[in-house]
Parts: sequence; structure tokens; C-alpha cells
Amino acid sequence: MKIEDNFETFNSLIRRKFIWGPSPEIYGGLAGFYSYAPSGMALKNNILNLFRRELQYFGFGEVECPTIMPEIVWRASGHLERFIDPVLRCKKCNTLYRADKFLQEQLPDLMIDGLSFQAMEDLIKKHNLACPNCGNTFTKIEEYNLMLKTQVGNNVTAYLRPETATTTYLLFNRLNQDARRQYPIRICQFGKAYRNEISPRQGVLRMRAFDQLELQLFIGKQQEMEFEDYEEIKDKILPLLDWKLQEKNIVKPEKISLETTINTKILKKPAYAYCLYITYYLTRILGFPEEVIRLRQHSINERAHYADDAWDLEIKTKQFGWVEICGVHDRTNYDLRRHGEFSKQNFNINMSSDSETKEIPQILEIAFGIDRIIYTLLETNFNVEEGRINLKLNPNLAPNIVAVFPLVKNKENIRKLALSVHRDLLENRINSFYDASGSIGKRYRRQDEIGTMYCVTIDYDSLEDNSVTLRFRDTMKQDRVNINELVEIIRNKLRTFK
RNA sequence: GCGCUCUUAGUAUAGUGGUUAGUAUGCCAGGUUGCCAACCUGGCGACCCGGGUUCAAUUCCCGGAGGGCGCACCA
Repeated sequence: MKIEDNFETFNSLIRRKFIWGPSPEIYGGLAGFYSYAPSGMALKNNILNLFRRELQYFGFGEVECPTIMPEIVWRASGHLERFIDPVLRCKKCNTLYRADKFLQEQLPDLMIDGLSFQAMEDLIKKHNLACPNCGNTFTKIEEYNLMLKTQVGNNVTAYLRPETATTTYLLFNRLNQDARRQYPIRICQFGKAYRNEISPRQGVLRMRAFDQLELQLFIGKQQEMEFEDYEEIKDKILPLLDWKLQEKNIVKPEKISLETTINTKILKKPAYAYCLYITYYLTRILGFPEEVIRLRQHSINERAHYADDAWDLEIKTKQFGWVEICGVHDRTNYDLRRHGEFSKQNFNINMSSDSETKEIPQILEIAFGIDRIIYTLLETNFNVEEGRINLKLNPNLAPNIVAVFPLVKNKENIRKLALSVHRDLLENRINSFYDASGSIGKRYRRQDEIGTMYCVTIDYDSLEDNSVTLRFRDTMKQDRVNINELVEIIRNKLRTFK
């Protein structure tokens, strides 16, 4: 197989090293479903470990909720209404049309938004509308439900969650008790979400079952405008593309300080600016270079039903263009207002020392798609350098931290020493991989292509003076170090990466 | 979901109505090897699934699944 610097080589690497694969593959697969293999899962876990450590620093507590919730939850959240599309199916050629969009197109002068199914069907009859593809008539309007429906117990209708966020909000009264009025309440949740995509494509970028890591700030209206943490980050410069720039067909973000965005009213709320900062910060520590990142604002009709302002963090990829890996939403008090109404709970609470004023908390939401992070991180770190695949992952994210080799495999005492170095690293809980097969060069290349930063080779001299070769992935340069210092040296090197 | 197109070892590919289904790479075992995909020997491993046509189907036909592209969809 020739190694060319293109995304075919990259795609082949994913399959060859079995990072993830279609599922259930032996039965032909089901579109939109993938399984992670150990190396892919190691990467995912390393990303999560890093995120969890940082989120603790930012004051977030983690919760975990069921992935299935009864119908009423999704009625309250608005998903039942917004995630079910009316569709028209041609009786003959089976082509599917989104009913409301189709009618609006055909009858541009009428107001279609908000019409009942019956009213839409009447319009179709009245205007004799037929399938543009083959000219035949339609079936009755059907529902296409983007949420996966199931039954709990005997006859309770329930849905698999299309986002983790809503399930977090349901805990609000408990979280509020726990928080002792220290606002904002900062909560995160990691877990699966499910969407019944009509045609899932682009591999793990659009799965029907995918992982989200979502951060929520429950915050007072006043506090959003006078947010203490904002003061510490207001000088930070972010690559921003607001929708006014997009209207001028500009795709390159502007580097603006958060303070400027507030002063020029690009952003309304300092607390929201802080959320954009956390989003950008977490993305940067994964090792994404500045040039491939932009934060893009949604236009008004691009926004979700609950959002007052929305920005996506996007990564520039070779294969798929700009890919959203995170959405930041100002959900206002929409969610708690609705869940308060539907559950008859009182979420109108006192958030300040002034015991007179009560309010329903605002929610600011940061939603990462972990699988999209994995894809984009692998793609941006993928390099071909003079016929060598080098996956330049941050060393603490790679599946292996270090690999240990005997220079030759048929010298028993070299092999023994190599194995003991390997075990010693494992004893110190440094993720080490032992490999003795093939030439030394081949073993280096095997590690390069899965991003292992350090390789340790035990040779004839090692037997004499207890020293080994420490070889670096990116430069291929080698240091001579003492075995007794190896653990500390590697730990120190890892420490220089966040 | 519609249209076009594709599907052969882990990966990348060749090819065929009757073949021991080829090649490269990979992987395994052994040999060799004093540091960057070396070499030698031996071995492993594939025609997406179902039906039809046929004496015979991996190959032709139909259907399905999955992938790619375009359209639609992507709260």
C-alpha cells in the first residue's frame, strides 16, 4: 500500500488500525451505527479524562441520567413538536418530501407555518399538488420522527433522548438545594444521545447513536450581565464569525477579544462570552491549532427552538469542510419555564440576597459531540512526512504513552531487560506497549501512525550501563537516558502538555 | 427517502460463467539484524446477503443491506 498524503490514506488508516468500524458489521451493518475498538476507545477515554479534569477546575459537577424518558418530558422540552416533521410520500416513486417546506415552496404567498396536518392536506387537494419527481399523488401526511420511540413497561410511550441537556435540567430542584444559592450552578453530563437521522452519512460525524458532553450554567438574569469570571477572561482573543460577516459571504473568522464583542454588541451577555471562552479553551488543549478553529454564529432561522443566541465551534477538515464539534446555546429560561409548567414544580426561585425578587433561572449550554472531536482530531493530526505516517496527537491523548522494544528479539538478555522496563512503566501506571516483532524501524513506524510520542529501545549497551534510547515521534531524534530515570523523564515530558 | 454508482484477504487492488481467485502490503512462525517500513524460508487470510437463470454463478438478472456522490433532510 502506497503512502500518499491524502484522505484516502487517512481513511485506510482508520480501518487498518481498527479505530472504529460499522456495526453490526458481520450482519452487514446498520446505517448510522459504529463500534469503537480498543485504540479508538483509548483515545476517547483520554479526551474525556482531560475534559473531566479541566471541568473540575472550572467548577463543574457531573451527573448521569437515563437515556430514556417518558413522552411528557419531550412534550415539555419542545422536542416532540419540533423533532417530528410532517412528510409527504409519493404513492408511486416513494419520494419523501417535508410537507411544510414543500407547500411553502409551491405556494409562496400563503402562510404555511403552524397549519394542521388536515389544513395542509386540504391545500394539496385544493391546488392539485403532485409529486414533482413523477407527477403522481401523495399519501396522507405522515410523521417522520427524529426521536427514536419505544415502550416502557406495558404501555408507557417513551423516547430515547435526542440530547443529554434536557435530562440534566430535570434535576434542577435537587441541584438547586445542593448548590446553597451559589450561582451559577455548573453541571455537566456525558452520555449517549439518539437521533433517527433520515440518511446518516460521513461516518462517525453523523451517527444515530452518539456521545455528547454537555455543560450547563444555571444562572440569574442579572448575573449573566455582571459575571465575575468574565473579568478574568475578557482579554482573551477568539476566532469569531458572527452572522453579519457570514451575510457578506466571509468565511474567515475575525480575531476579537471578548471584551470587544461585548462592547460592540456582537455578544449580549458576559456570561455567554465566558461560555465561548471555555469552549475554545477546551478545544485548544486537545491540540487543535488555532488556524483550524472558528466560532460561527447561527443566523436566526438556523437556531434551535430553545435558543436566543447560538454559536458553533467548527473545525476545518480536509474531507468534509468545516465540521461542528460543539454548539453553545443561550437557552434563556425556556427549559425551566416549560418543565416548571408541565411538571407543576415551582422553578421561580430567589437567586440573590434580595428576598423579594424571584426568577426562573437562565440556562447557558455548551454541547460537545465527542465522536466529532475524535474524527476531527485524528484528521488534523494526521501527517505524511516523507512516506511516514505521523499522527501528531498530544502525547497524553494517544492510545499508548510509550512503547518499549528490544533492539533485537533473539538475544534473551536484551529481551528480558526490555520486558522489565515495560513492566516497570506499567507499575508506575504509564501506559506502555511492548513490541518485539519486525525490524526496529518497522516498530517505530507502527507507533508513529497511532501517535505514540515516546519509544524506548533496549540495546547491547543497556546491558552494560543501564541506559536506553528514548526516541521521539516528531523529530525521530534519540536521547540516551538511564533506566532508573525513565519514569520521571516521561512524566516530566507529559507535564508540559496540558 | 429518491437518482446514479460501487462492494474480492486486515488494508489497497487485479481478474473470471468451470481458475489451486492473482498481486502488493499486512499478519504469524523461524532465521538474520548494533536504531528508522531491509533481507531469506515457510505459513495465514477474501469474492456483502437472499433469490433466479444455468449442467455450473464470485462473475449474468432481480431484490436487500452497506458505502460514495448529487437531491432532499440535518431540531
